[in-house]
Amino acid sequence: MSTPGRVTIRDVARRAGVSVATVSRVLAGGYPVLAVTRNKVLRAVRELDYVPNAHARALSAARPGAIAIVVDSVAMPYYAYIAQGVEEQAAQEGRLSLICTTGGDTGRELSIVQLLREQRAEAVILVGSVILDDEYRKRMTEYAHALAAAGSRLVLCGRPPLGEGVPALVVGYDNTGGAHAVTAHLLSAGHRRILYLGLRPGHTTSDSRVAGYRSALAEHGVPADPALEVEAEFTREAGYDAMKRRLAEGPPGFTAVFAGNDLVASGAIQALDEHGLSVPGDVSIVGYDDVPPAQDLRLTTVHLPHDELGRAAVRLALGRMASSPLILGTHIVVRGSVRPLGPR
Amino acid sequence: MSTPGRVTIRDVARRAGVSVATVSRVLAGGYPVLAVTRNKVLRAVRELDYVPNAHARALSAARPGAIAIVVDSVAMPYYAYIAQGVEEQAAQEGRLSLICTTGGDTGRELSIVQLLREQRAEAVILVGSVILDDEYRKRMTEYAHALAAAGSRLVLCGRPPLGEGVPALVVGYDNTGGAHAVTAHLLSAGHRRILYLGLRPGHTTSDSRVAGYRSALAEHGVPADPALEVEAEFTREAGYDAMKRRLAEGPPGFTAVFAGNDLVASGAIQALDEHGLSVPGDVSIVGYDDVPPAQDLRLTTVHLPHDELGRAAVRLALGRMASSPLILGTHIVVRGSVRPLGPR
DNA sequence: TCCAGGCAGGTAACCGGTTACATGGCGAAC
DNA sequence: GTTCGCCATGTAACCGGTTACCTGCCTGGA
Repeated sequence: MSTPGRVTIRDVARRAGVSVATVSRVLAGGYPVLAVTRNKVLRAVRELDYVPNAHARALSAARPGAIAIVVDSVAMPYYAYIAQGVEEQAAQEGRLSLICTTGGDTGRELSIVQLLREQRAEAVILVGSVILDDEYRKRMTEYAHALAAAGSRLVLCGRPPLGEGVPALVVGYDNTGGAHAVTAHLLSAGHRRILYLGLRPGHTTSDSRVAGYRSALAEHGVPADPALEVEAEFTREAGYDAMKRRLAEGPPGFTAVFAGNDLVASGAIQALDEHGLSVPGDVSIVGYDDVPPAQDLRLTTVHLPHDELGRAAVRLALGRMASSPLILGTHIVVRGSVRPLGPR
Repeated sequence: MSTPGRVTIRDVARRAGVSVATVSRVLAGGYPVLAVTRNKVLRAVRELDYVPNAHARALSAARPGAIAIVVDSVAMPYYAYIAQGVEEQAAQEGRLSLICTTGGDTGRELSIVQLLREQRAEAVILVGSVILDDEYRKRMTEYAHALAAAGSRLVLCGRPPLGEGVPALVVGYDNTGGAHAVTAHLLSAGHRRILYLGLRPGHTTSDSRVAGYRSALAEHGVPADPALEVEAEFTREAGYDAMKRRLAEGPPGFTAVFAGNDLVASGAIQALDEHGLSVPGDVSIVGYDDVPPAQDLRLTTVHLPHDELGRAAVRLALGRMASSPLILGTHIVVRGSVRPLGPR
């Protein structure tokens, strides 16, 4: 009690009048020990407030490591939901799971990965879209090799594969398909001037959504118009600002909006509202992700199986599934934010 | 490479032709080593893909432990925001932080606490309101002593203190004050029949909000009416269901709603909407917490400094602040969900 | 020329567990 | 009455680092 945390297995052994091996056996269980001896040990443990040291334990006996998920921020529902899936599957597999946040800071990401591999985490799951440049490729390849050297598996979620020799598993969504479907939904409601809000060149998630958007337009014979593709980060604030700026430039010139994700949609709706344009009365809008704001805003959006993604990442990491890269399907959720356009 | 994660400091020493002590010194830094020797060591490290074992390291050298925050679910914005504050402050203090989720399961909570104390976490931060019964008190007291015995600090967030001899720090919000203020806001807008949606007897957070609600009514000479206090858990679904049921029973009998938190408000608004009642046209509503749905719903609510709570918890745990229990203030955020009632 | 002192680097004890192997005691079988 | 063998328990090596202490060498001053 005077020096907390300093009670060792030897103290317990001395107090109980047995050897350290016996104490260890009593605590581990599954080993024949006389009831009398067991009780002496357990009493000593209680009296001394003994807590085994996990580091010492991990050092000698190889036990399953933890499963860690690394995300930008847990305050973004997209990440939170995936983390939840990871937690559930990890618990089911008898593993402990941890969530680590980087705040989008590469330096922090690096020190977290460093620490996780020193901890010999069983798996490290990196989530989130990124700008796919050489620097990124190089960094991920280094992570992959370093983690592999430490005996940890690396799973990338929602990120493109790294290439042949790199030891990294991959799982993601079919962004192009979802974007195609939701754009087609707007087109079949009669919309032709559809604003894409969320352009981010080089950004993998956005790029694949844009690709889906463009291919749907092309299929319906609607020419792509660069003026209808507007840049915006995937946050509420960015959606608001971008829409605000756009509306300030002059008449909208669009009847519908495809927002890069639900947060962007949420910001855009507020901007439209402040400009006196109602949804879906004046402007139809669809989002992407199907995270909480979507429900409150009655937003038609693309549902992503976040939970499933997290679970799949864990199963991949533990070798329960073979196929990587694994692409999960999505589907549209129709709520009330799209209004059919009458024939002109 | 053949047996991953099995490269030890002795392998590196052998390869570099030096002793283990030298390798350790090179890696630790801050010790005079000839440049030639250092380079030999660093080359060997690179060639062998050596990763120091964090457990072995922690075993010999006492270094700062991690700071862990334990919450029900990271998918609830309330928890996510607090976790974010913890992360930020921990990073600032040069500590790693981890988020662990229990899914509201006491068994999982227990095994997480168990693991964290074995890991010798520097601090364990438990967040969230609870049913305050003897079983809970006993469990927390046990955690507190067990963690103290392992040398970890325990911080309770948004939970009542445990009593004198129990080694636990406490930080929370002034729920009663916030509830009083927001109820007074409705009263001064002319509302007299105010439904409280979120009763949960024994539940500490709800209880203190109800207390603030009742005291505000009393101050304005409005008699408390048990029929206006409705039970609901603090989720969107519960808010929806409770309001749905209430409306099915007959005419509302209230002109305003004080929802236990923003999620409940969000559910209630949907139920009102489906019943043909608009907000704030027909019914005024206020929430609590000021988490994301509040902004989209233009909800008048009570802002909680989640970020500050997380930061305060870390500072308390690290002994940077003395005062515990620490109560953080709150303030109303007026948006558009309350309509003044004209005189009848 | 000899010795003190400083510095790079090695040796080995130690952190706190787990577990292979050794030991002693006792009952069963001969 | 031996001997065999099993069972409960003890002894000590080991996991992979850190670090106190020691050694050997080189330099500088008397």
